[in-house]
Amino acid sequence: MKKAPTIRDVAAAAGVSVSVVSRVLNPDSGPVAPAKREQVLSVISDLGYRPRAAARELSAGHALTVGLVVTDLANPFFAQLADRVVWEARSHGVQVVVMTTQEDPHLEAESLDTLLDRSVGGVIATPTGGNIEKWDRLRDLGVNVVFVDRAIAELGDVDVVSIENSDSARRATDHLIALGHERIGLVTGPASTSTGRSRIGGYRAALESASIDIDPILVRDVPFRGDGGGDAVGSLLALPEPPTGLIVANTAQVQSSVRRLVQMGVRIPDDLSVIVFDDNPWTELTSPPLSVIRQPIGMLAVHSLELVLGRMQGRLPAGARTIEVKADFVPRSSCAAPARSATSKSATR
Amino acid sequence: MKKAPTIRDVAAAAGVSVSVVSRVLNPDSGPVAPAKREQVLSVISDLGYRPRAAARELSAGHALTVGLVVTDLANPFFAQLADRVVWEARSHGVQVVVMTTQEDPHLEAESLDTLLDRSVGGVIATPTGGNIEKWDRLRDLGVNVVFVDRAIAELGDVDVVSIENSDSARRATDHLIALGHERIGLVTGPASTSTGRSRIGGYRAALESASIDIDPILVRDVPFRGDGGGDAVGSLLALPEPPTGLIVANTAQVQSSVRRLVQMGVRIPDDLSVIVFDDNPWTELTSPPLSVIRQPIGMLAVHSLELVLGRMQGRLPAGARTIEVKADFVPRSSCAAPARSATSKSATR
DNA sequence: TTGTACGCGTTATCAT
DNA sequence: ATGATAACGCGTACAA
Repeated sequence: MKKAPTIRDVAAAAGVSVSVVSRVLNPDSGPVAPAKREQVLSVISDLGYRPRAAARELSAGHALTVGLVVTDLANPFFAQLADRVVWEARSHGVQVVVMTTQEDPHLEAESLDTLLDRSVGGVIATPTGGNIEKWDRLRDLGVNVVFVDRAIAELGDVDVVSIENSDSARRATDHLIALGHERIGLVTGPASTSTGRSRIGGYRAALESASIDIDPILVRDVPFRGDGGGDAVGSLLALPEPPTGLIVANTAQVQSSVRRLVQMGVRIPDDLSVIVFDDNPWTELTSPPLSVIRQPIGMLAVHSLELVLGRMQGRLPAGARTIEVKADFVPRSSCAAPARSATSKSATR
Repeated sequence: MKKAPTIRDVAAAAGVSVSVVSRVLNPDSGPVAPAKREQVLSVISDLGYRPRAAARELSAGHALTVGLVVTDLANPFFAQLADRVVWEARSHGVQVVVMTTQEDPHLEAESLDTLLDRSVGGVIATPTGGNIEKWDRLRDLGVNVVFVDRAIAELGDVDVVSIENSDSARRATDHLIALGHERIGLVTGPASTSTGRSRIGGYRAALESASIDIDPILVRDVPFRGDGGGDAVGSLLALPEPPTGLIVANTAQVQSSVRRLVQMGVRIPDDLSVIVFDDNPWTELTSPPLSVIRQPIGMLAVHSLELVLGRMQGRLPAGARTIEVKADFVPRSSCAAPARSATSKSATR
């Protein structure tokens, strides 16, 4: 087991001082005679020398690393987000340390501490909603924070990247309304999150525009973890007046919701029209293929990283930025006009 | 923007020397008077002091970090693997730096260099197959390497964790044979990988045991990236004598394969019996639900991390270890006896 | 039991 | 244009 060469080894082998080697490595830090530069470079590649990140960080005070804090990577949404963040980051020469919270503020707090220890230059996170003061402290210590997918109301002046939640939910609802649905179920994330609230808002706005009464019992905000989606779907369909249309707007609950529909033998779209918020390609492999609101995860990742890196390099004006990217509605075969018998009000017609 | 307190600040505030603080932090490194210990701890929590990882690493020579090198996180197999690795690692106080290779040896090489710079204590990787000398150098520099899911023949003396590839493929094949299938298509990973070879081996072994002739044209080894799966399926079904059963044993190709089947309107299991190697829950949401070989990804992750950490702490005997975990066969509704008209040999019966 | 002083590898400052 | 040297923050022999 050899020992990796240090900058001193290079300097010695090249017959120069460490300063010269350092300047060769960081061109902007000072001049080097072309001759020596070549010589040093040659020795570097000869010895296979590489600067140790730890030493750099110690000296610089911060690392060329960003933390990515998400619920868990088993959720395709976060998996794809992570994939793009890692990929995008690499092209900028920065590494990504991934941490998962399971939506538990306590684990989140731990993660933040750890990232602080590592002096990461920035953090991209889907916050649980807790740890307000911790997030503040992090920012106060010079760590650039970007929230993705969700925001925290109590925390102002933070960059946020998300999809147009309200608009997306509204478009999905509009689509069902246009088909003639009046009782539309909504399964979404906790109302304690900005995302959940916005989507409920979009849903209500669509119904109001169509002068359809809003029945609160049709709106179910379920936790991100667990399979509350399936249960919500079950209880919605067990209603005296069940919905004829369903929107699953919590990506973490799509699988359990669809599974429940399959188990119950619900015929789609005959018994129920369905639209889900999508991050997974399999939505077109079911029968029928599901109409989806497609989230542009790549865009979320790119913008998030753009913001963190921009801040890290100080090439961004002060003041929080909020970026909302548009989500596409992809119509497939899971939506149709409601069965007349199910539409109570027009049953007499 | 404040500055984080250092060990010196703590020492000063507590009226002791830095070494006392250090010993409080690392209990095994020396004795501390109970009184002072309490005092120091109180100051630490007061100031919110946390040791800087960079300084530790620099001094220790290696970081409490492991690198995870996989193809990409968009593949549910790797996403779940990463999820478990990150989770498992956290409980041991180690962080995970994720890097993706897109199956490109060049990108892999870059990743290894980067991980080397970071002095990671270990690397868990699904190797592309190239960079033999680079892997060797890494190990030579004291980085503990564990290959997961695949091995590299040219690289001996490396820990490997994988599923029982040969056995799994054999069981899937046996299942179809038992149903009466004689022409069974196999879509698997590149024959240049240990995984691909083993699965082909299991497939052949099953056929040989049943005295069924092996038709090489039924075996398609396709790259991990891209959607070669769909094309392979298309060409298999376009054969003069198409298979009546199909095994998709390359998880990266399952989606494109199934998509193609759906597009072609193939009736499962009437026209074709299908078994896929599974990492995604949606395989039971298709119609019919697919019979799968379920890979115990959690076990792969746990064992991999166990090995790396064990080596890092030097509490593992020398000598490479190979761990194979059993995969379950989960029968669902995508397999049936072949249609008699399709079975050429018994058509006369 | 406690404190001092040095090393870890790099960058930045300041002479030369 | 180059070189010596002092940080950066922590661990740790070694001395007291």
